Parts: sequence; C-alpha cells; structure tokens
Amino acid sequence: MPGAEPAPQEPPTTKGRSTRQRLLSVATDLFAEKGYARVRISDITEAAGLSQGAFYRYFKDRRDLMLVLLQELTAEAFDFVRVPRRADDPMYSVLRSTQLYFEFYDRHRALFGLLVELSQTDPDVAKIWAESRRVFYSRIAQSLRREVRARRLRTDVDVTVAAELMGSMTEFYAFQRFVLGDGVVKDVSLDESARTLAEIWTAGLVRPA
Amino acid sequence: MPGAEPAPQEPPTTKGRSTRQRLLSVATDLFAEKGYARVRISDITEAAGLSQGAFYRYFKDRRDLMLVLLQELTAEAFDFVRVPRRADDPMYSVLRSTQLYFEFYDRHRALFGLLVELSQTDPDVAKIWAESRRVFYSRIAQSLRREVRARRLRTDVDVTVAAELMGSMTEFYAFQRFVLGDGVVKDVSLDESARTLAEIWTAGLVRPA
Amino acid sequence: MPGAEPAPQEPPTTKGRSTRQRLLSVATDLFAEKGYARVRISDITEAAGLSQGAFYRYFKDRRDLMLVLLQELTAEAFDFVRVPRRADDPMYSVLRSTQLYFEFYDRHRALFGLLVELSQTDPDVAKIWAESRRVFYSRIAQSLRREVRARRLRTDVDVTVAAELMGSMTEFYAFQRFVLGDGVVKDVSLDESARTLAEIWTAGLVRPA
Amino acid sequence: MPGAEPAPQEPPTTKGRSTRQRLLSVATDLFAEKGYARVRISDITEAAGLSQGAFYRYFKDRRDLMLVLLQELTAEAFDFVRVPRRADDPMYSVLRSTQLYFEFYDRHRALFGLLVELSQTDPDVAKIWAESRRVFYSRIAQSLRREVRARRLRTDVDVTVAAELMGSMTEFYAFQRFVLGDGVVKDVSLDESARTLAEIWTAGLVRPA
DNA sequence: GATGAATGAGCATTCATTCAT
DNA sequence: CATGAATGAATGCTCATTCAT
Repeated sequence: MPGAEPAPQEPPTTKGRSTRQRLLSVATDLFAEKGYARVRISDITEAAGLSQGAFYRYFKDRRDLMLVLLQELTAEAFDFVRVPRRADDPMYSVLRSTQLYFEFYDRHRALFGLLVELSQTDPDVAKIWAESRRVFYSRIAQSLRREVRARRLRTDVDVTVAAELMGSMTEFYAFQRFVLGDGVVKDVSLDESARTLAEIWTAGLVRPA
Repeated sequence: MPGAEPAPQEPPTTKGRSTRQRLLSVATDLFAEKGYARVRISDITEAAGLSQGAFYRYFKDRRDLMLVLLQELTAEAFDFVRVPRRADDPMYSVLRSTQLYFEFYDRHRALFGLLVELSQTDPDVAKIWAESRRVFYSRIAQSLRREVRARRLRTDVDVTVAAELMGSMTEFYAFQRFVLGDGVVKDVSLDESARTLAEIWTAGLVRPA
Repeated sequence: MPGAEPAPQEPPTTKGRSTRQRLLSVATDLFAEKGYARVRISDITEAAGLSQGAFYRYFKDRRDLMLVLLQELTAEAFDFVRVPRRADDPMYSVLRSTQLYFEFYDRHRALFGLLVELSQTDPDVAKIWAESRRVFYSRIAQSLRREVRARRLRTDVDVTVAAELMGSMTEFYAFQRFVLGDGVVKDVSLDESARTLAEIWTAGLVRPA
Repeated sequence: MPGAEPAPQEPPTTKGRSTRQRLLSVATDLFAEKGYARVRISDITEAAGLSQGAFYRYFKDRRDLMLVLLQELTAEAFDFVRVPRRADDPMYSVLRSTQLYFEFYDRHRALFGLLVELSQTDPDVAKIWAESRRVFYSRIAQSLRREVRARRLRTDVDVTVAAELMGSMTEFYAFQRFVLGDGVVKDVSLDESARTLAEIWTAGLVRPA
C-alpha cells in the first residue's frame, strides 16, 4: 500500500483533463510511428511538452496508458455495422458496412496496430482484441442470419463460421492496407477492393434463384 | 589478427552446430510462449543450458537469431499450394491446399507470430512477411487464373484482388487459431472451417452454369 | 519583499493552528506505524485529508516536523522522576518512578521510536536524545546520592555509573515493550517487570544491615 | 518469473567470492558511517571499485545485502556467554562475559547499529534482532538458573525477568557507548563500567548469607 | 488556506554486450 | 567451446518541492 492512489481516471480540473488528453494523443502518434516497444515514457512526455514525472500523475505506466487507448477504441467500435439493407440490393449493406469499417480502421490505424503488435505479449490486450473481434463477428453473423431468414442466403453453410471468415478477411485486409501500408500486390483502390469483396461474398452466399 | 568474424553462419564443429541449433530451437519455443518482446537473451541461454556469453558465439544479437529463423521459414514456404486439381471437383484443390496451409501454419506458429508482432517495427521483418504474402497470393492468383482460363470461374472479378482477399482470410484465420489460440467464437473443428471456407469460395467464384 | 518566512511556528488563524496540529498528530501515528523512513510527505497529508502542497505552509520538510515533535517531547519530559520517597520503604520511590516512566514512554512510544531510529543518522536527534538521557540519568543519580547520604545505599559503587546502568536498563526495557512490541521472552505483566526491576536494584544497592 | 535467479549465495569462482565479500565489507563500513538510509547502491559499488550493475550479480537489492550481513551476525553471536564460573567468585563469570560481550559488540558495532535503526521499519530485521535478544537472554537465564540451583542466588526473583533486565541493560549500555559514541555522562572506562555492572548484579542477586 | 499541476533531481534496476580465464 | 564476471548505457519510477489558481 504505497500511498497515493494509482491514477484517477478523470482529473478534476480542466487543465488536468487537457494534459491527460494530450498524453493520450501524442502517445497514439508515437505508437503509430515507432511501435509500442520503441516508445519511451520520456518520448511521450517530451512530445507533450511535459516533464517525465508528470506522466505518472495520469497513468501508472506506459502499459496503463496503452490499455486506456485500447479500451476507448473498443468502447466506440463497430456500431457502423448496422446498416439498413435494401430489399432489392442485398449487396448494398455488405458493401456499405465494409466501407465504413475501412474508414474506421483507417482512422484508428495506430490503435489497431497496437492490438496486433501486443496481443501475443500481453494477455489483457489479447482479451481486448478477442472481445472486439467477437463483437464484430457476431454483428456480421446477425446480419447473415437475417438474410437467411429472408431466404436470400444459402442455408447449407454454417453462419457462424462464415461470419468469422468474412470478418477475418475484412480485418486482415484492412490491417495490411492501413497498418502495414501495402498496396497490396498491385495498387488497387480501396473502393474497388471493397466492391470485389462484397461481390464475392454476396455472389457466394446469395442463394441462386 | 584481421578480426574474428562476429558470428559464423555454420560453426565448424559438430558440437558447435548442435549448440547453435539448440539456441534456435529454444528461442522459437520462448517466442511462441511469451512473444518476442518479452524474451531476453538470458532466457534463451538459460533454457539452452548455456551461459549468457555463449550466445554471442553464434548470433550477433537477438534480432539476428530471429531473422535467421524467419529466413528459414521463408525458404521452405508455400510449395504446398501446388495441389493437382481434379477436373471434376474444382473445390478439391482449394480445400486441400487450405488444409495443407493450416498444417504448415500450425507447425510454424511461433514464427508466423514473430512476423505479425514485428512487422510494424522492423522493416526487414516487414519485408520478409510481405514477400511471403506476395508469394502466397500470387500462387493463389495463378490457380485462379488457370480456373478462369478453364472457364470454371467468374470473369467479372479482379483475380488479383480476389487472391489477396482469399489469402488474407486464410492467413488471418490461421493466425487467430494457431497463434492467438482462439476457438474462434464457438469451437469449430479446423476441418469444418476449411471446408466452409472452400465452399464459400468455390460457390462464390465458380461461374453459375 | 523581504522574503516570506518559510514556516511560522504558530499560524495566526484558528483553522491554521488546527491543521498544523492535525499534521503533527497523524504524522506521529504514521511514524509509530511504519517508522520514520517509510513515511512520505504524501502519506501524512493524505492521512490528514490535505493536498501535498498544504504541508509546506506549516513545515519546511519532513525533518522539520519531526524535530518539532521531538522538541515537544523533551520539553515535557521527566518531571515524574521526582517522587516523594518514604523513609520506611526505600523501594517505593524506585518502583513508583519506574512505573511512571513506563507510562510516559508508552504514551509517547512513537516519539521514542524516532529517537532510536534516527539518532545514528541525524546529529540533532542524537543531541536531543542524549540530552534527554542526560536529564533522566542525572535525576536518577540525584536520587541515589540522596540515599547514599541517608546511608541507605552502598558507598562502594560509582553513583554516576550506577545511574546510567539503571537508566539504560529501564529505557531499553521500555523500548522493547512499547516500541518493538515484544513480550519479551515470556509474557510478563508490566507491573511485575517494574517490581522485579525495583527489587533487584534496591536489593543490590541497599547496604546490607 | 523474470528469468535469472535472484542471486546465488556462493559464487562459483574465487574471484566472485572475493567480490561478493568486498561488497559486504565496504557496505558495512558505509552503513556504519552514514547509516543505512543514506547509503546508495552506487556508494557501495563505487567504494568497492565496481560498476553499479555488478551489485546485482550478488544481491537482489540493498536490503538483501543488509539481511545477509545481519544473518551472519546472528549466526556467530553469543557463544561467548558461556564462561566457566569459579566456585569461589560468582562475580567472575558475570564480569567476564560482560567484557566479552562488549568486545563483540564493539567489533560489530556497525551491524548492531543497523538492527536498531531498521527494526521499526523492517519486520525481518525486527525478527532477527528479537531472535538474537532471545538467544542472549536465555543464555543469561540459563546461567542464573545454575546459580539458583547452586543456592548462590535469591530465589524470590523471577529469573526470566531478571535475565531480560540484565540483558537489556548490557545491550543498551553497549549501544550507547559503541554506536552512539557517548561517554556516557562522564567518561568512565569501559572496564570500570563492566565492573560496576557486575558488582551490582551480583550484590543484588547473590543470596545474603 | 488549500488545491491540483508540474518539476526535476535522485536512484534503482535491467540487460545486452565484452572479456579474461 | 564455454563460463562467470564485469560493464555501462538505458530507462523507469519516486517523491520532495514549487507554483499558479
């Protein structure tokens, strides 16, 4: 019981809150730039224009800050999957939500990068990522089930597995493009990729008339 | 004394070669267990029953050892994609090579884990992984093209993109299962997954009669 | 601006005085509980329900506070040794003042603990303790001399040394019981100890008839 | 389980053992000079002519080294109390063992100082000191009981308490002289003190004829 | 009088790496 | 070939202290 409590989630003053936010923000940038392993506390505080000691008013350590970032990501995530479908165009909602997903991934590429870098090393990160995928996949599965009920999809395929595969593909493709920065093989526009992706999925899943 | 070279690729004596091999082997296990970032040189030498200093007779540093491992992986990789197809059953070769891929991935899960953990941080690793994916994807693309020529596949889809998506899905699914150790959502046998995967792809890509 | 004095002995307002007193009081408790070395300023202010900064309105630093406490102790100390003796019972006054000493020590155990912990390190504390012992011992020596004059004590023993030994024994015994919290070997009531102590001393010092 | 085991008790090579010994030795001196709290690891290694890092090959931290010192002290301690008594001179053995005790205390004054400084702060040190006192006191009690059986001592006094008091006095007197460096009040030779001490004890405890 | 923010020196500790034996 | 000792740079973390509000 070494005294002063670890680090309050929300500083009482405006200045405090803004400083904490600044630390989170510059840390995100640094993680994106050099990867988690190569960012020192002093890098973060320096970039935030603070002394080293200031860090510890807001976070227990570097890992603590990182977990905060990832939890914020998870909290926000994946509402976009709910896209109104069009009765006439079953492909539309798949395409649209894929696009939205790519946008979201792009905007938070730094944090998705962290999930991937650290999941093998840090069990808590692994848990966060697993949970985020679980949510993602079950949203997809839900959509698929709706389509199955509407008799627009094949029924001879395990919906859960299909959702996982679809999600895997989407996420990993995003990871390659936005985090690793690949083209991937030849430069294909993101929209084109999303379209091909949607096309394959729908063509493969939609029950032949 | 023209300067003893730092770390010979192949030690002259039998004992030396075996020691080097032991280091590579225990390091692989440790990387699999804790991830690259958390494995110290001393962990490796301790697990190998050696003193710390011994490490440097065989490798320049931890990264050197790791790159050796990854290069060995790349050298061996992806011949299995060449599976003879059966004229009557276009799904067969997809299914078979997916299974072979999963087996290969499982056997080398530790090294695939390294690729993922380090690609954002280490350009050389990124290059190795990119190359490995490039090979993998173009093998798939090649197969697809063959099928297109044989008029068994849709022609309205970009084969390159399709191959990337197919590869992404397969690789990431393997990563989740073998490296992260997920079920994923519910426990599905690997074979079942491979089958669903193949099914979707073929159903989606095969031109409707 | 001739420089605001660092820490006024007596704050002007009632609130100020009470806050200062609270700091002294909780600090005493904390010192008793964990020893001086393990108590941080933040521990003290936290226990007092104040912010860290508030401390410096009242004390220069932790050592300053501690010296205030010890000086208060010294100011109060050792009047109790003056116990009216009874002509018929020379043991009575020894016993009585030993009991009173134990009570006093018990009440201020935290501060006596400070004296012991810090005397080797802090010359000022050493001085305070030395002075306190000097007073204690000379009070005892004075008593002894009175008894010698009254021909109730052996005259072949150096009174000064005897007083020191007697004092040493009493103080250290108290230290063990009240600060270290020992039994000591078997659990003996404090009164019994005081009685044995007095008995030995008188029996040893009183001139055989 | 962070790898390399904490610190081997006995280094395998002569050089290692001598280095470890040097660290223990200079640390003892530094503790004596400045007190435990003020000695940094770097002080110790510097005095030993080593780099900071070398320290951790032999000890987990400063506290670990200190406990080793105190355990060595305890292991060695208090055999000297066994002094052959002389039938004709009951005072002799008391005097002699007191002298031996003083010599021992003087030689290890630095470590006895540690016991006193740290007992209130560190439970393990408290335990070591308590144990050392227990041994010391029970040796004295044993002696006293022998004398009681030989009918040379008063029987109306609790031997255990008497032993504790006698030990307390002796130890604390030594502490004042050798650690605090007091005279105490006036400068009295150590031998004279020991003599007075023995005299009082014997005169007080020996049964009047 | 009191607070929360910020500072910065101080220090322990880790760990890759070198080297004599 | 292997070991144990030693190095020293890197870095995290603590905590007394100052200060604007």
